[in-house]
Amino acid sequence: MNTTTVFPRPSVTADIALFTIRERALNVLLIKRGEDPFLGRWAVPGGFVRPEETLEDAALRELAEETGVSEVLLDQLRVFSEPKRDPRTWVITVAFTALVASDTLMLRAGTDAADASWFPINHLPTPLAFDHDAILDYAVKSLRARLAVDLQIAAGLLPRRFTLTQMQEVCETISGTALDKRNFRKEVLSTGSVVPTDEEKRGAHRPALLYEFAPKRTFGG
Amino acid sequence: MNTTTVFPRPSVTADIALFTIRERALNVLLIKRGEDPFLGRWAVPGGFVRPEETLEDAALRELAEETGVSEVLLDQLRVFSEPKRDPRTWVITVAFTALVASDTLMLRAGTDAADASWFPINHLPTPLAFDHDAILDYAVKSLRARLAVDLQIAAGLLPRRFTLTQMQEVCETISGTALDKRNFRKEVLSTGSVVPTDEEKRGAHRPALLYEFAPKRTFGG
DNA sequence: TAAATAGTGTCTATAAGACACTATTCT
DNA sequence: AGAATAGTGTCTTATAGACACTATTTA
Repeated sequence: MNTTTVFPRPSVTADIALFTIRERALNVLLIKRGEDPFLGRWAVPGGFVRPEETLEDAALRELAEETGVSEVLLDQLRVFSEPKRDPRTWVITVAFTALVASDTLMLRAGTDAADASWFPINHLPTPLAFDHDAILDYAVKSLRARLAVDLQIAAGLLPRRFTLTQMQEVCETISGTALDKRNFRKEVLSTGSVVPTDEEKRGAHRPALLYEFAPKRTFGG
Repeated sequence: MNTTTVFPRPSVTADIALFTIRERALNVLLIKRGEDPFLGRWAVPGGFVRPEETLEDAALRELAEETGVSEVLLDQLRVFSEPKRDPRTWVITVAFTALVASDTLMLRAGTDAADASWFPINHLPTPLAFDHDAILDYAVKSLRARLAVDLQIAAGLLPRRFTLTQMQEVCETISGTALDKRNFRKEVLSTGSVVPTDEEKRGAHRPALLYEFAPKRTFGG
């Protein structure tokens, strides 16, 4: 490594694929660009990282600024660094996925975004700005792969307390397959990571017990 | 997003945790720093990304420059972006893991590295430069986790053709557990991703059939 | 013929998957 | 009483793990 000064520096952004479940479909939040390049096209929220913060900080800050969403579960996906991914200049982006429960969302278009809206991932307003089609494609595959390994991923898409039927619907929506009710419950409860509460959800039918996730452990960080 | 120009830009590096198996232990390649900061400390190879390349390109180029190694299997780990991780200035790094077969390596200290050497991961010359202790810790955990899911990860640490005993030793070394020979062979061969060749390895004992990996598929990229 | 490593099968225990009815509440 | 959703167990099949001996080559 030589000294820093002789090397050109890229701009670095954090981009966030924010997912939720709406009407039994996996949805992603997009923002209509209010400026060039790609004026008028839809893009995932994101923005430039600042010298005093990490990229995770930047992702959370941009999400809050552009969408008003703050209670999210963030995961770093990977870096997208094709030199020409931004037509103007050299911009490297670090992509994140973020999950929110459908009932905790309150959208708010930020000052630098013309509009913000949810789109089912099967009905995206393609082509998106920059390489965001590729970012979303990667994000969805990654989300499915992680859910297949660990049902606890669904935690991010559920309210703090939820019924097992709600959790099953989330898992079915993401994986795109129907699950057996008894086997699903057996599996979820056997791990001990989902525990019953003393609360129930009532409706015009038999009340359902509410469950919540036991504190979580992940590797690394 | 506002225009690019008003935002300060970080330097961006690619750092590579290059692993191999030596004497039945997982080893990582380190380079002794020939300049400040951390002059004289050991660090993983890496360097600044250039405007005309991706970070994967940069990782491969730096590996080749600093170590002479070129036939590697690269995986993006994650970004390390603590603002103070480099004491001089703002440097974000994208960490990679890379795997090489122990017989394909030919080390060569680069012009900007005083020395290059393999270290067993249990005997690292800590503290390493920058946050490289944390990077290696993360890299090792990630490698173990990926191997537990997919034995094919071992491909990167084996020569093109190998005996099943060699492959078993690699898996045992990384996971740190002893494996049953018959069960291991049953599992490896059942997937169809490891196939026999018509070649064998001879010694002062019964010859062993050589195997190779069938072409690989990964998600995303 | 001894030393060294390769190669091979069965049995058991556990996990995963298919499958259908009863229970409770509200209107 | 009917509509709506919650909740519950068994059997079968597939997978994973424990376990020990024979085979082939070279020196």
